[in-house]
Amino acid sequence: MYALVDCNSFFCSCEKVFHPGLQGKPVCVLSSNDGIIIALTPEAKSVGLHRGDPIFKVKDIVDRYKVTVFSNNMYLYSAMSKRIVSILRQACDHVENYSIDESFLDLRSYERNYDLESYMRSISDRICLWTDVPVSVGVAPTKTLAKVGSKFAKQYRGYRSVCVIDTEAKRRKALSMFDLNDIWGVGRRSYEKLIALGIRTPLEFADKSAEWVHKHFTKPGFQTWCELNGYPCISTEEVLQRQTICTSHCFKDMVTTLDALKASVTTFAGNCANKLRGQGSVAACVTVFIGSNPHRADLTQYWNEGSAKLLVPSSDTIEISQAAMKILEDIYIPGIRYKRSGVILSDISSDSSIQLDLFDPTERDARMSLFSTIDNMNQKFGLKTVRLAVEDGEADHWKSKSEYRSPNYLTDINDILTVKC
DNA sequence: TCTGGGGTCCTAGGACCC
DNA sequence: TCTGGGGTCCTAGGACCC
Repeated sequence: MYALVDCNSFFCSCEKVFHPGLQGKPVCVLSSNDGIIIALTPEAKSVGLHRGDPIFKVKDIVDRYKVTVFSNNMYLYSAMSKRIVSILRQACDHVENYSIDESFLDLRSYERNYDLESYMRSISDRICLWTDVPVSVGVAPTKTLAKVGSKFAKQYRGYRSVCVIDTEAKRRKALSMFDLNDIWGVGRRSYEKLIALGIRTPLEFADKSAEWVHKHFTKPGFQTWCELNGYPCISTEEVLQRQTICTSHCFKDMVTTLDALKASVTTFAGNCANKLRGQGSVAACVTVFIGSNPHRADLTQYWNEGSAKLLVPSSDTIEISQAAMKILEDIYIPGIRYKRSGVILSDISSDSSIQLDLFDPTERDARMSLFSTIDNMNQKFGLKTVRLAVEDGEADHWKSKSEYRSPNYLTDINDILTVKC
């Protein structure tokens, strides 16, 4: 059996931990640049807000129902996520940290000696007590069915946050009641296809023959079909190294100068290099992209990207930034009002087995120790305490908007909560 | 005026090899 | 008239996820 532990309205729950007055009130969290709603509580849904709504279009609802709005604060959410995962790791040997708010537990070695429902409920209670974040748990023979279970656990209070699908009758009942387009692995296209083929519920899909599934779908569709029938085919593995690392975002204002774009691209390159060093990797390919605002039909549109291979795979902020600057100069054209830029690192491998170059002029060991010192200082004294000067080369207007950001209560020494009693 | 930011896997088709 | 048969690797784009 597998369990899926899913945090309820995770980003909103994190904000509510530090704003206890918001219990039972409508709350939503915005995307970067305060653009659209990316997370919302059931109370916010009930007044007519949806995930994906541009905030400026629903301003009247937000005002009328006094919805509390937060800019997103990923440092805070990551720190909360780490705490929850560490509780799970204490309780289970095999935890796959699937996303910031979801983890799969492989319960195979617990089936014999534990009542899984009460065991998972005790874990869920502990997470709630220790972190104040409510979770929903699904337990089932496959990951796809465990996801179904967790949705039921979230939807119906009667489950007391744990829904177990462990019999054929429960599986059939759950699949007959579940929304087809909420099934993990069924996106918009497959949903439309299934509807066109006359399928209306997950159960009707699961009851089709293997031949029928092979005729209409390829590997991913077949896997979902197997999983719905209780045959696990998505294994539990911890992903240790990301294959691509990307940092990008929209600008608060439109940007026209090369200098401002340089400041943004260097910052993003540095950010990517940090993530890269954080997972003990190096990258061999740097990609930079820039673009105008596609929502402004009245302005000249432009989008371009360029890539460069590094002579030696690296996680060096300076080297990656320099490569990014060259690419940027190639793809930049004047006269465009830019709205976004980004940096992607790919061709990623472990930093323990780098193929060196005989004629490489860089002193790699010295640079590695420089950056490990910088990383330590930034960790101790705050992010960006030591940074490249070019990052400051321009005013702020390339940065993104975040007017409603809460403090970094858990990661910044200056933002630690003061309790008066 | 204002519309996110990350990721993964799979497939088909092209280019190339003998 | 008839024009092989077997591979690999890479890439772009699609579909999906949170």
